[in-house]
Amino acid sequence: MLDPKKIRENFDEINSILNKRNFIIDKKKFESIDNNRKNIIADTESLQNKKNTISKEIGILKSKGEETTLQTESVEQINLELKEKQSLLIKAEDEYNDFLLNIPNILHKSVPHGKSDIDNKIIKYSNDENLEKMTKNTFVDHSEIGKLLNLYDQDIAVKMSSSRFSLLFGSFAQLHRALGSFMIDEHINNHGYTEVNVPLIVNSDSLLGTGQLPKFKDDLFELKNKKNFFLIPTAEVPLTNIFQNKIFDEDELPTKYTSLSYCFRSEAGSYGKDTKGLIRQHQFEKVELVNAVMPSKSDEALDSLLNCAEKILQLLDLPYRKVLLCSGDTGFSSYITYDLEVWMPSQNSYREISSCSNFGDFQARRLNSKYKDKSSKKKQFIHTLNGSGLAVGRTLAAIIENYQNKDGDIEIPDILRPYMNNMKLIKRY
RNA sequence: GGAGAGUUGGCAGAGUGGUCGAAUGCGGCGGUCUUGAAAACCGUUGAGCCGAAAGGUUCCGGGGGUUCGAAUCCCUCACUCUCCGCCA
Repeated sequence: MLDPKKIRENFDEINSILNKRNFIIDKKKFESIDNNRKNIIADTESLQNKKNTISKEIGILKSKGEETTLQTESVEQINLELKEKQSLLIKAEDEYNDFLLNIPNILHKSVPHGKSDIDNKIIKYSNDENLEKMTKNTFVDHSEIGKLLNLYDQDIAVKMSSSRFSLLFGSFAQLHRALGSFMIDEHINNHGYTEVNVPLIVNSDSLLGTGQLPKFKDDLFELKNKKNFFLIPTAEVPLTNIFQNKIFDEDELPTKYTSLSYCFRSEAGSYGKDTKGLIRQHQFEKVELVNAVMPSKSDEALDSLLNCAEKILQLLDLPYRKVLLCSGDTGFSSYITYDLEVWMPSQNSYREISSCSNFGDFQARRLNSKYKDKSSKKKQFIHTLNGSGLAVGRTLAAIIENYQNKDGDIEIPDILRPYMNNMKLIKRY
């Protein structure tokens, strides 16, 4: 949520930033909603003031044993008016909140202007040499290799569940599990993260706090039997909600959490895309990194977060590139987002494997997460960040494809061997 | 699943219909004293919203009700604790 005060005071500036992401605040509508709310608050409060004053008077009169009929009647009259005003106020507040909750975040000044992913700015490539070497091989899609090796199956999953689910068997399942452990270990051992095991079901308030609701309900799985329950689309939601309604001391910041969790996404609107393999599943595992930081530190925190995610790709020696998302491709809640994209030989393209964002105070405002400033002693909103470090299913796919040798065997990356009983190869036969 | 007890400010803990945003203690902050610190003493110390300010208003787990007036009474939901049962 943006600061309503800032919208009032710097309307044109904010609106022109939002225009870059193809969003326009209707100025007249905002002003009317804003003023309407203020007026009704003023009216309601003055009625309440009258009511309180007279009620106190009644208390005093009664203690003296004096007559109070006149006062009682006048409060009764006020109560009638008040009731009317209060129902108007509820409506006005709802309208106000709804309006604000549907405005996306402003953008960092370095976010490039653009409509869609084609306008994203490529920051760097990991190593072109490696890519060249890899592309000489004959590549088979990871799901094809998997089927060939009897380690991957989509057909059974469709029968027991639906499309966009799959099963991993044997070494694939083990490698998948190894990847999750390896990533988490890297973050907790070398980057100062605290591991958290989180609920996979959250309520709507949490999703409102991180920004998935109210706008993106269709992307979520909502539980039918119990009201107000949703499967998490990412561990960002539970991890960031650790900070809800919290006031940090300065020395508690930064707080850095990581979690290996399942994620559930409905993938509404992606029909026909990535129907094969592990790229786009309803259920997948992801290692998530979340930071709560002082506002002045969020730019550097994003760099450090990105480095943590990149480090995983480097340790796995996977070819990747780093991309700065353009205004039109940057997510609703994000202030600035970098994606890491891994090379997928079968698709002859780079695919997103991590997305790292600085949210500024956008989420903190929704979550009511503050810190107490030591010098000014004031409570201010913190900044929140998150990133994938990495998406486990996609990493598995990338390894299967990039580490396939000419015989069709899959080499296990050195760093994962300790997690795989020192297995070196997943053999074709 | 059954029976009972709770939920009050950073924490502990009073308050059972009127001047209570809330006693008291601890903690925090500021000061006196001290070479410095501790102790002692004095003062101060919740948050949101409206307002330029003065000030007003709301908040005692959430929601609703009774009343001129609710932290206090009633209903309801959530959570916590104790006992019993069941269970990974």
